[in-house]
Amino acid sequence: MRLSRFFLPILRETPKEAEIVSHRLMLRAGMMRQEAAGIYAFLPLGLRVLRKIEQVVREEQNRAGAIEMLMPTIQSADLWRESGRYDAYGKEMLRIEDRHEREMLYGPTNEEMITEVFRAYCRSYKDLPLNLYHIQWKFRDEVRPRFGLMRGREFLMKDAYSFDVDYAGARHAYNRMFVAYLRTFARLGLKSIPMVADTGPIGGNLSHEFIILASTGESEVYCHKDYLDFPVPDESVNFDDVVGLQSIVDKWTSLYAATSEKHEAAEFAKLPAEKQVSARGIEVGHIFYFGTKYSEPMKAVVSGPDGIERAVHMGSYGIGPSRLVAAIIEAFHDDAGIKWPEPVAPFKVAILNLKQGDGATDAACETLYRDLAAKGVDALYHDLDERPGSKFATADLIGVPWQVVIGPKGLASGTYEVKKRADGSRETLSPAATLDLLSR
RNA sequence: CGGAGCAUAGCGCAGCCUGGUAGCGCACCUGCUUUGGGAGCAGGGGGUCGCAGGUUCAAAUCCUGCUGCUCCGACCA
Repeated sequence: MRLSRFFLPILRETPKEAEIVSHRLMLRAGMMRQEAAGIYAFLPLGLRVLRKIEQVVREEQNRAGAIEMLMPTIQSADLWRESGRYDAYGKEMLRIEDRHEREMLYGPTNEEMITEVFRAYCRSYKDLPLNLYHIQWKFRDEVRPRFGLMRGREFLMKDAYSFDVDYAGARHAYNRMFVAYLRTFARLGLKSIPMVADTGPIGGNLSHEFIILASTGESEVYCHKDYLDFPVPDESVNFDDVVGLQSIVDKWTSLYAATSEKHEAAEFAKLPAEKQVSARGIEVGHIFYFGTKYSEPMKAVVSGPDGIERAVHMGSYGIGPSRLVAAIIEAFHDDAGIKWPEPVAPFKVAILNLKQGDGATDAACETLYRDLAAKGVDALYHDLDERPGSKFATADLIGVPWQVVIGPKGLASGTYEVKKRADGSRETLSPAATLDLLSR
């Protein structure tokens, strides 16, 4: 992408409403724009990151055996009356009325709807196990939206729902998602720690929050230090291996880890002092097993081998891709701007032409840009007539992992300077070596 | 929902107390000079001062009401 043909409204100063670093940087880097309290438009740069995150989430859900579908944002109130949550959910739910004065709502979650879909088609234990998910916008009318995307009212959520014939099956479904989450966050460059969680208004009795540590985190969390170095299962993990998955989950739940709601100071105090981690955390995923809480009232039942109908055991599993955009920035930034982990970066490379209009530099940039494109490398070519300092600042701000600096000075010796945004290290490389390094 | 603020050009702000030509920096446009860490000079464009009432010869400024947004708290994926 040529910057001259892209839409990247960089702000040099920070809008005053932005308090936390991810919010500030997203506004400054031209990633999003606030349209109302807690409601944001994604601008092109922000959307690129959101899509990358979404794709990683999708791939890992699919790998774990979940099947993607797409449910609507608007739901009928009747569905929620069946589960009893229409009244229970309170003012967080945005209630709307259509032209026929039917009561509708903008979905804050989809347990009711997915249960309705399930019961319409599935009658036999032979239809199980089943895990359906979608990635869709949700709305929760928070009393006080804040921190930009971190705590918006409208947010993108991946929510998966599992259906099993009994607890054992549901437990395995839960473990699949547990492991899928470990892998998902690791691929996004994050160290996530599963913590025993409060089940909240959704209910149930088996639940973990996946937390990443960040000094700006919303809640206080406590865990054993060893979690930070636990190995994450690689892609060879067999999601059908019941015993194998259980052992991974057992390992990842063997040590102390809890959010403040579930924190037990006495237990925590038993850890050796040097193993006690007390930090701020950001919740980026949440998984629940809630049994027959919805299947019973909504009559989602299947016949077992014995011919007897039983309500299915369910679980739900959420990840907030839009929140992750902010969470990743909280984890990876410095004073100059964002430092995207490569898997979610909006572009892999930024080409900085230090002397736009100069025949030799223009030609070198064009060649590199074309060669990278030919290798399938997504590059942003800064081809505007700006001064070098301004181009450096922009590149640092938007956080592209690699910067290739091309100017008369280097070209005199036939070289480019390649800077790695993550650690600021620089190398002077030949064009061929540059291409080789960046197309790996 | 309790408490506290803010609202003046795209962004950051001054002006308000003490009513009288709407300003500054950045950004934007034109020209020239510049070009390895947010350039310099010169010229220029852009505003129903959040909205609605009221007071006054005169309101960004004083008064009343409303709306939007932010922060702290309670709540929360």
